[in-house]
Amino acid sequence: MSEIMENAAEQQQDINEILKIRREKLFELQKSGNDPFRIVKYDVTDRTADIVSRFEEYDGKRVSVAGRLMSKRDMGKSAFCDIQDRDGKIQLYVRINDLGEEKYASFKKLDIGDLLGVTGTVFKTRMGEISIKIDDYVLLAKSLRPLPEKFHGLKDTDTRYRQRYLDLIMNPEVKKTFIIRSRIISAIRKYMDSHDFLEVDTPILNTIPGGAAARPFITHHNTLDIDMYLRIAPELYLKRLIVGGLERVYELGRMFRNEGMDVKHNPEFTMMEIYQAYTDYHGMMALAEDLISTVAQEVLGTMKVSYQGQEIDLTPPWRRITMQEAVLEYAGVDFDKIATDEEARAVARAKGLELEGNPTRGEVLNLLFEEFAEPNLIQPTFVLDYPVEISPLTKRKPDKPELTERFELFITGREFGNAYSELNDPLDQRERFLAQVRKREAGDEEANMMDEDFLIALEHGMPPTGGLGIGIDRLVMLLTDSYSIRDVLLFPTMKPKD
RNA sequence: ACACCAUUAGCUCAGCUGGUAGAGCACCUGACUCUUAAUCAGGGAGUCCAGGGUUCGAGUCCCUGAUGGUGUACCA
Repeated sequence: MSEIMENAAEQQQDINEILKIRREKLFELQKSGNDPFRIVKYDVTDRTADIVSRFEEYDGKRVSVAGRLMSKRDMGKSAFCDIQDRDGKIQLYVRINDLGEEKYASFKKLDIGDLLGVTGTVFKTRMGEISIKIDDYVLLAKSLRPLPEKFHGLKDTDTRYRQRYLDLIMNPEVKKTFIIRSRIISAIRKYMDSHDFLEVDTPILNTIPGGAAARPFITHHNTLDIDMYLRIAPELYLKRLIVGGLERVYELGRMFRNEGMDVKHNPEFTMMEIYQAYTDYHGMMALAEDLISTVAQEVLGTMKVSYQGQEIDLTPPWRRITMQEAVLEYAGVDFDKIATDEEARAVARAKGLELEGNPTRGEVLNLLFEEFAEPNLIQPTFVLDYPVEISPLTKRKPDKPELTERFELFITGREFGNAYSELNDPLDQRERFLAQVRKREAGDEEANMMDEDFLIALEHGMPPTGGLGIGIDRLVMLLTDSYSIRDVLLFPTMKPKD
């Protein structure tokens, strides 16, 4: 007996009966020279989903499929089982006459959860179930632990997130969600590539985290002996690439923000940012609605989706409204009649808002928007023209310098995208950074840091550029009708369990 | 950060005003060659999340903590 097997045998002392029995079955196989873990490959000819969906082609054909044994209905000298592979399952019909006595006896010892390769003939049972009548099988891996229950599946959210593989095995709709996630991301890349954008990778380890208002994660580089930050946004790097003449770039990747967690936020999440030279935020609006509606059509076959009981129509064109119009419509406050910060604050207090610090007119406008308008923006809506105070990287509107050429996209009352006519005036950009630095010194940990290197890049000249960021996880939530961001992340961030 | 809820067999869950822990599935043994939540007979299986307290006695009551969920707050 090998050392490994001896150690494993010793460990059996204090383990549960079911685990003990399964380990013993494995040892028996190993002793008789049938160690499943020595098998390195199996020639799969077909997938269960294809056999089931195109039965006419497969009827009577010999096939080899591989997958996990999910259930057994043993009737003595014959048995029915279900085997599950990548995107489906199929019934196996096993008879002692077809398999032979010895092989049939070993088949009966298999456990639910074992991984098998089977060969046989496709047919339909008297009850109409598409099945494979097998005449050979190979145990490809032994499962030493029982699966969750077949009927109720796995429900416990803690186990589902920590042991996602069990969730994927037991809950087909979970698997489907992650397949759709993958297809959405493929469709996005295909769209971007076909529109002449270049996919790029910029640093995740930053020395100055920038491009968004958020607290970063801090880490340390040993050799350089400096603290570094995980990126909160790729924006400032991507704009350097626009300066460098790449003209159309995008990056789709993981961002990290050291903030609260809830149904819409995970500390690491996926975002796409797009920069296109020689266009502005109107160009980004056209791109956003075309991209998202095209992806929905391609992945789901429709632009009309249902999210948590709400019908959402992604068919372009989408509604466009300025922030000021939205505040007038939903809060009943007309900012044309408000000139000063004091007036704005008084109006906000009259609407029942509690104000911290001394927000400016523009900040109050945003507060009223978030409080009264945002939750009402169920159908896709572009909200235009944000106050300059909260938009440090955005061009001002030529006719209204207190506002910027910025929009955010709202669907189901949630933010899905954020876009600007990018600020390319290096002198104005320096002033905006300085204003951020002052906020930072006043205790705002989310305010931007000064980035001299970025300013030098802008001083070399950046063309007028449109930029757009889209939250990929939220888009996947919308298109898969998922309530929580954790349901679209394979491994959501979890606290260690003691 | 705060509030509420949950945590009992591998899984899904019962367990009443405190009295020595239960079911179904899964597992083991046996029967059964078209079943499909297969069926039938028998059997084994527990750190009742952890730690304190009250009590003759705690899964149950009280306190503290852990993890998860939801909501609010904070926040892109």
